[in-house]
Parts: sequence; structure tokens; C-alpha cells
Amino acid sequence: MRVGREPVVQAGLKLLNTGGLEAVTLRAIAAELGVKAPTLYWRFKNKQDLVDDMATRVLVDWAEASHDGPATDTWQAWALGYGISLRNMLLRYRDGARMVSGSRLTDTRLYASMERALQRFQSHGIAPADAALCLTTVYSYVIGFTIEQQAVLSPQGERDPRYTLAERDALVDAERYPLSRSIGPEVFDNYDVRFERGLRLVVAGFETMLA
Amino acid sequence: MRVGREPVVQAGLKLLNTGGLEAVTLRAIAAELGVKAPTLYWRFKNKQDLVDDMATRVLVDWAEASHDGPATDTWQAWALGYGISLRNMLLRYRDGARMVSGSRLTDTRLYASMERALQRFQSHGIAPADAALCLTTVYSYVIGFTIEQQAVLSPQGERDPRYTLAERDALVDAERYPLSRSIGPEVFDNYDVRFERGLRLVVAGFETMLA
DNA sequence: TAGCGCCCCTAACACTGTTAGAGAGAACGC
DNA sequence: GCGTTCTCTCTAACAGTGTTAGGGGCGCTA
Repeated sequence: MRVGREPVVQAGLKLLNTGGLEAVTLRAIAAELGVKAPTLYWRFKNKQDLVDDMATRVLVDWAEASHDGPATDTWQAWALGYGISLRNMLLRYRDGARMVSGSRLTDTRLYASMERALQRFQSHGIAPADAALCLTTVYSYVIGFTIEQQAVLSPQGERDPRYTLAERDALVDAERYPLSRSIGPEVFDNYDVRFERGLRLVVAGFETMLA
Repeated sequence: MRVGREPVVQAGLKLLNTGGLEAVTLRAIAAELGVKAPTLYWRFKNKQDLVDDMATRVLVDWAEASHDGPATDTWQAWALGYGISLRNMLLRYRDGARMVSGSRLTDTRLYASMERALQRFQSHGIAPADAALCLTTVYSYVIGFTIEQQAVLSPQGERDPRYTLAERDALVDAERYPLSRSIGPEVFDNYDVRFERGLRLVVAGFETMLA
């Protein structure tokens, strides 16, 4: 029992951050632990099993850290924090959103966190079924938005050269598509404020739906 | 000039539908066209270049078919149709959402469609910057939601055995997590109505934000 | 001491995307 | 008509991937 599951997951996350999802290879993870690739099959059924664990670990960290932290008086503020902290956690890892979106989450600690979230909504008079709609909608939005962002921007803020604003301007004919061109920064930049605006959209929509 | 880009893209989409994203391999595509794999490099810089074209073609089909079709009197109805038709198009291909989310879109016909969308919003007195917020938020939501759905459900409606409701119930302790357990169908089923509810959330939120 | 189960190894298989380089055949300039 | 060049496809190969089969050392227990 020298090399358990946990060190393998940690090595995988380290590789994820340095080289992205393509760099997460069984041989590289094994090398990180001073071991050969087939050894990993002693702990994991296959690679997807390992990646599932990596994704789950990221979400468990999120759920146990920020998620339950500050008690807010309104469910709106709490829902906003839910989405914002989720995105922040995904952004801490390169390709974090892509990894989580393609993985299966198993750890029951996630259900504990979900349970507390539903309780919180219920204490504000919101039924679990409605709360679930709000949470899953926010979740989908965060995943979709963050995948898009991480395809363009690295965690250090450097931009994929194929996605620069100048590149886009060269492609979009200013005379035929003036409106599309004018919203360039609105589509390719200011991710933080754009994300929060969209998130507020969702929460506000849920609010009006309850009424 | 026997094998152009277009037949290659079509062969790729065919393989995508029969075997999912993992089945889209250069050798398989080439075989589909009665040709060997290296030939594809005459038309495409690399595999990602090819997949980008596949994703773009799916979105162009969507934009030119349903998107501009029926003239609706309210922008709300139009925005709903935007999201619904986008999801429907993604669902027509296995792993459609995953493929689109990871690809770069280049065809300028997409900008033409975007331009018409912005015009439509403008004719209702909505500034392009605001319209862009609405469109990108809906887009992110659709991508995130559909990725999640396609990870669980095949286009023919059959379910990945690891994601059955019974499997979930076995994992979620009914005594400790009663609320989480009660929303099982709300999280694992009824994708169509759940999607539309979430979409209405977003549109309603944009509506209240304008006021 | 004998056996057994845990852990890690080497070797190999069937794939993948990708490149180098050769050759068939049409198109072009002289 | 001839030679050259360009377009397209091929074979062969490389480095790398996930994964499996099977061997062997080490420590525990009977």
C-alpha cells in the first residue's frame, strides 16, 4: 500500500495545472510518483476512473471550503456566491471546467453539501424541486461559461493567439457586420464582469419565477 | 482535387453520430472516403482543424435553418427559440455539445447570423451590448446543460448504465440526505422540460434587468 | 517454514496523430 | 511535342497513448 489513490490524484492535478488536460497521461503521473504506468491500474480501473476522482476532488474542495462558509441573509446572495465560488475553483486548474464537465462525480460528500444547500433554500420557503432548478441552471451556466473562457485564456491570463481581438476584427467585415464588430470586447474580454452579469440574470430570473 | 474539405467533414459527422467523439479518428474518416489517413493532411492542417470545421458546420446549419426562420413579435419569444433550436441541433449529434464547446468557429456565415440577431434586438430598442449579454448567457447555459445531458443520455434516449436513477438512490443515503434524494428525478430526468424552465429563467432575468 | 496476498515491475499490443518522402497524373510554358 | 511543375495520394515510419498479461519480491499469517 505504498501508492494510494490520493497521491495519484494530487499528481494528476499538478500535471493538469502545468500542462493542461492533454498532459495528464498515465505515464507522466506515474513518473511524478517514481513509479511505472501499469502500477496505477492497481488503484484505478482505468484512466477515466482516475480523472473522475480528480474532478470530484476539485468539487469537494469547493463544496467544503467556500460553499458553506458565510451565512447570508438572502438566498439570492447565497446563490450568487454559489456560482462565483464554483467558477473560481474551476479557474484554479487549467481546463478545470472541461475536466469536470466530462467526469462522473461519486463522492458522497458532495451530496452532503447539496443537502445543506437545499436546506438553506427551504429555510427561505423554497421547495427542493424549485431550488434544484435554480442550482442546476446556475451550474450549467457556470460550466458552459468557464469552458469557453478557459479555451481562450490560460489561468495566468495569457491569451491563446488564435483568439486575439485583432484576429477577430480581421475576420469580421466592419461594413457588413457593424453591430457584431462593435460588441467585440463584449464577447472576447472582461470575463469577470460578464460572468457576474450573466449570473445575476439567472438569479433574477429565478426570483421573478417564484413570484 | 478529388477529396475536398466538405466530404471529409461529412464523413466525420457521420462517424460522430455512430460512435461518438472517440470514434472520430483520422484513419476511420479516411477509410470512409476510400483513402488513407495522411491524405487528409492535404486539406487540413491537423485534426483540430478538421474538428473545428465539423463544429462550425453544425452551427452554420443551425444558424441558417431555424434561427432566422419565423419572425416573432417579441424578443423574448425569439430568444427562447434561439436557445431551444440551438440545443436541438446539438442533440442531433452524439457528443455534439462537447465537440462544439472545444472548437474554434471561423465561418463568417456565423457572423452574418449574429448580425441579424443583434438587429432584431435593436429593432426592439435593445442595445447591442445588452443583446450580447443575453445571447452569450443563453449560449453558455445551452452548452453546459447539453454537455451534461449528452454525458448521460444517448441521442436515441438510452441511458448510460452508470447514471441510472437506481444507481443514484443506492449512493444517496435516504436518512442523511432526504432532500437530495427527493429531487432525484429533478436532476436525472425530464431533460426537455428542465431545459426549457432554465431557459425561461434566463430570459426572464434579462427582461427584469432591462427594466 | 510454507503459503498467500499485496504491490510493482517488464514486455507487449493495438491504437492514436503526425511527418518524410516517393510517385502517378494532369496542366502549363516553350 | 517535350520538360517542368503542381496537385494529389500513397507507403513507411515515429513517438506517444491507454491497457493487459504475467512474473517476482516483500511482508503477513498459519
